[in-house]
Amino acid sequence: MLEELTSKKLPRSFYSRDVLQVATELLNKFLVKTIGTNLLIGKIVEVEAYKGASDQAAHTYNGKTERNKIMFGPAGFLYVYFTYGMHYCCNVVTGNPGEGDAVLIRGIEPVEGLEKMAQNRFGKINLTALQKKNLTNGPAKICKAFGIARQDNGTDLLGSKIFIADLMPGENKVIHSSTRIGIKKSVNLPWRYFIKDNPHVSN
DNA sequence: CCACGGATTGGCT
DNA sequence: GCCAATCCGTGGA
Repeated sequence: MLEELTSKKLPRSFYSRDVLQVATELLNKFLVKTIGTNLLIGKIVEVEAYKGASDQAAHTYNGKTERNKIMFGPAGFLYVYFTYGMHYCCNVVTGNPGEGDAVLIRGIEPVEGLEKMAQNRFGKINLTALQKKNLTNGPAKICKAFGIARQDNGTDLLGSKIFIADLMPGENKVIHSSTRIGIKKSVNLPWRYFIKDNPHVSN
C-alpha cells in the first residue's frame, strides 16, 4: 500500500508551476500522512489559490516575514499557519522561490484512517451523522483530523511524512470555481476550486 | 511596545 | 443566524 502510494507521489515539477494551474490539478489528488505504520489518506475536493504579488488576501502580499517565509521558499513544501487563536490551516507552496504563491486545502474526502481522523477531531470513533459530515469539510478541520499543526510547517511534500499522490489519474470530475471564502480583501478573485456536488466541500 | 484582528469553528439563540 | 473562543503575527506608535 505505502509502496504504491510512494510510487505515485507528485514530483517537484508538479508544484513548480502557476498557482492557479496547480490548484485545479490538486483536485482529485490524495493527501497522505504517515504515522508510524498507520496511514491517513483523503481525496482533495476543494482548494483556494493565493498569489503573493497580485492578491491582497495572500499572507505574502506585504512581503516576507517570519510567519510566511515558507510561502516564499521553493515549491512542494507545506505552509501551515495558526489563526483565530485556535486553528491551523495548511497550504501547498507553488511556483518559483520568492513569488509567495500557495494553495489552501479546504475540503477533503476521507479515504483511509477514518477512525484515527475521528479520534483526532472528536476524541471518539463512533460519530453522529453530523460529525461524519463535518469531519474534513474545512481547512482547520482537515488539519485537526490529520494531526497537522505547527510542527508540520515547512514539511517537504517530497519526503515520506506528508505527501500528495495521484492514485486515480484520469479521473474526470466536474470542477467548479467561485470567489474565496472568509476573506475581506480581493474578494472578487474567482480562485476557489471544488468538485461539484461532492459532500466534503465546505459550505 | 502594545493593540488589533484574522484564509475558522461550533455552540447557542 | 449570530457571536464567542483564544492566540500570536503584524504593523503602527
